[in-house]
Parts: sequence; C-alpha cells; structure tokens
Amino acid sequence: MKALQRIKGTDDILPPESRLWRYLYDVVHQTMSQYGYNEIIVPMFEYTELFARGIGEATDIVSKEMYTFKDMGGRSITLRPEGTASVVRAFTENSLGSKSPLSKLYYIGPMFRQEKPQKGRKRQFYQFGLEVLGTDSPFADVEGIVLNVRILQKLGINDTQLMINSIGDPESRSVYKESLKEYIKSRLDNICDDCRKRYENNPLRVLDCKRQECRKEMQNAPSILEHLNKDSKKHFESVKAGLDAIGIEYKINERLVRGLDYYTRTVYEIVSSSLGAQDSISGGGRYDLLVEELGGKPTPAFGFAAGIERIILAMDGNKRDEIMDSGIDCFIAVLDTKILTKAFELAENFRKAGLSVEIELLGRSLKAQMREANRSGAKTVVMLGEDEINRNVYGLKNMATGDQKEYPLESIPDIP
RNA sequence: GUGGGUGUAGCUCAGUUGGUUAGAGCGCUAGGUUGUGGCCCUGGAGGUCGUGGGUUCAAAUCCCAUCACCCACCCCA
Repeated sequence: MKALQRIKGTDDILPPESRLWRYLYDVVHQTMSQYGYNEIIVPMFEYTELFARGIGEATDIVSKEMYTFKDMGGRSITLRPEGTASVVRAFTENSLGSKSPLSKLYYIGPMFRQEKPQKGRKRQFYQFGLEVLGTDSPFADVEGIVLNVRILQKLGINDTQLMINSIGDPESRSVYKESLKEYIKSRLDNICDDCRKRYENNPLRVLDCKRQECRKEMQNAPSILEHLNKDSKKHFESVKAGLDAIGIEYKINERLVRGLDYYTRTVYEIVSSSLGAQDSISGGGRYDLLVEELGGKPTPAFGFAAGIERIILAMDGNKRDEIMDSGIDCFIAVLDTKILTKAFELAENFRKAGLSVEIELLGRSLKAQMREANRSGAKTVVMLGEDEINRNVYGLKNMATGDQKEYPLESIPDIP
C-alpha cells in the first residue's frame, strides 16, 4: 500500500510547533475580547456568488484562485478564500444590525486559495481578522489598527512597518483614476508588460509595482490623497490623529492600494522585513459600501485580516523557543510494572490538584524513563517502586538541581 | 500559469572520471551504572538512493519522462 501525501500547499502542523499556534490563538482571543470584540464562527464554504460579488469578479482571487465545486444539488459552492464576505453575509442574514447598532466581530480559521505555494503562501492558510459594522467613525479604524498592532507586539513580532493610505470614496477615486491613467498613458512604453495590463484593468495597481523601472516612472504620479473629497480627507486626518495620540508609528504610503474591490477610505498594511517576497502580515481597511452591495442595509464598516503562517514565520526566535518548551510539572517513573495501578492513582491525584503530569506507558527501564523525562522538559520526576509503595511514600527528584527527597503518598508535590 | 533550484536513513547532508556489502553527524535504541537524566564511551536498528523507463558488463552517479518540495514572478494575509 502506497502512503498518501498531503495536498500541495497544505501543512501538517506538528508538535512542538503547534504550541506556537495555540499560543497565537490564545493571544488573539484574549486581545480581541479585551477590546470588546466577540468571535463569530461562520461556515468555511459558501455559495460561490457570495465571493464573486463580495470580493469582485475581476480580482485574481475570484477569477483564478477559488476552490469551487458543485454540490449534489448542482449549486456552485466555494471554499472561502477570505473572511469578510462571510461575516457580512452573516451580519445581514441574522439581522445583527437591527439587534444592536454596532457589531464588533472577529474570526479565526482557515482560508483556501489555489495559488502556487511559496514562502508564506499556502493553499490552505489561516487568518484571523475583525470586522466592526455600523459605524463610519475614524476611531473605529484607529481601534482596529491599534488592536492589530498590539497583537503583533504581544507575539514578539519585530521588524514591522505599518503603512496607511486613503483611497477615498468611489467618486473621488474615479476622478483620480482618470488623472492617473492620463499620467501613465504617456509613459506606457517605459513600464513593464504587467503594468500595461494593469493600466487597462486596475490602474491603481501600477502604483505599487515592484519593478524599478515602473517605480521610477511612477515617481511623480498624481497622489490619491490630493483627490480626496472633504469628508474623506477629514476622515483620514482623524485616523492619523488617533494613531498619533496613541503613539502608533506609521508611514503614509500613497501608493498603497489593496487588492480587494470593496475598500473605501482608509486602507492599511503591516509588512515584515523578515519574510521574503510575501512580506505582508496583515492588511485591511474601511468598506462602507460592501454590506449594501451584498444585499444588506447600507452599513459602514471596517475590518482587517492577518496571515497566521506569516506571523509565525516572523516571530522572534527566542520567543518561539520559549513558547515551544512544554515543561510538564511531573513525570512519574514506574520502577516496577506491578505497581502501575498505584502509579496511575497517584498521577490522577496530582492532576486533580492542577499539575500537568505524564506517566510512563512503555514499561521502559528507569534509565530510559529518566531520559524521557529529561527530554520532555519535566520539572520533577516521581520515583515509584514496590519499596516506596510499601513505605507509603514516593521519591521526588528535582530535575534542575538533581535533589531527591521522599514524601508521603497522599501529598501533592511542590513544583519548583 | 511562467521561471529557477533541490530530491540519498526520522532530520541535516557527504558520496571521486559510472565499479564490488551506500556513508557521516544529529536523533532513536541497548548497554557501560543491580532503581536515577544531561556529559562521555561502546554496540544496535533504520535506506524502494523521489518514481518510471532507457544507455551500460555495471547507474545514487549518464539520458528521457514524471512527481514532489523550495524560492521567485504574478497576486494576496
């Protein structure tokens, strides 16, 4: 029988690495609730149409990266490529907007995109994100960005940069698009093939092309910030002021354009220099028109999504090691299989008292058990044999110091 | 979808112009220590050389195909 392999672009996350994931999940849950956000758990697949309409037919995600299939009823189903569309759907479907004026939600879980894998890019990848629906206050933007930054700080992510921009409302954007096209038109010969295509499909994207020649050509391109209308401008000013007040460092990047169609006004991105080509750790922005677009009542909203694989890649090495150290409290060495029942009783007593306890299950020699205890990082080892049982005691060895003493069988050990 | 790179033990990798039983380090395991870890010493297990075909007296090594992984383009978190 030939062993099967996992699907391209998927990962098995094994111990002790999985501890990093557990830790990250804990930090996300804890921080989100500290800011008053509640978890929403939505399906991992939806009707294809939701994503097509929500993300935009013309985007790469929708046009070539979705895992789409027909169910038994012949309906087109898609594995979610991102979280926002589903949350907005759930928001409208469950009338959350009528139940309370403001919905502060977050999610965490896998997303699916059929891209060619590379560093920091998997086909099943994990994101967490938040969506705040029901306010157009710039301070919702600020709160979201700050929360995003705080989570990264707690996880020991250094070398990051926060970039913000405003892409205004649709009207000012279309005006801007025209003047940008005008600018590019005279330079079409000097930019790359891809950018010539972008010029047709999505001229804003020419701005953040990575190639030197394009960057050079676009140096003096008109800035979107100068095309914002009064309200958008004011909104952007407030966001900046809010970040300043809290002391969050950022860089205004007027070339920052997000790939998804639904953004309005504020957009931002956090990049890490320790990641390679896929350096974007998280990104988001305001999407004031999406809810209506998907059939809900007009509802302004803001959200972000963060890539978990990328965050874990960017985590500081020392911090990683620290988290991955399991350190159970106590390893119970069984010196004689005859007393196995007694040993299990003892283990359960310790566990009831709140200790994390591991007990020998392989019937190995004491030497092998000690080696195992050492390897697993156990803080103490309990020595239990016939002799100890007869005397109603157990031996307790401190693995760091090597000290060993005996204690009554009923006592719970102090863990150093 | 397009490039480039890499596939040899659980892991990281050696392997000469094709030549006899394919190696090392780490890890695992047993012992040196009658019931005591780390350090040290000794032994042991573990390999369809990614897969299929071809050339050859002989292939890990050369040729063709194929698959997988990695990195980059593209795009995004």
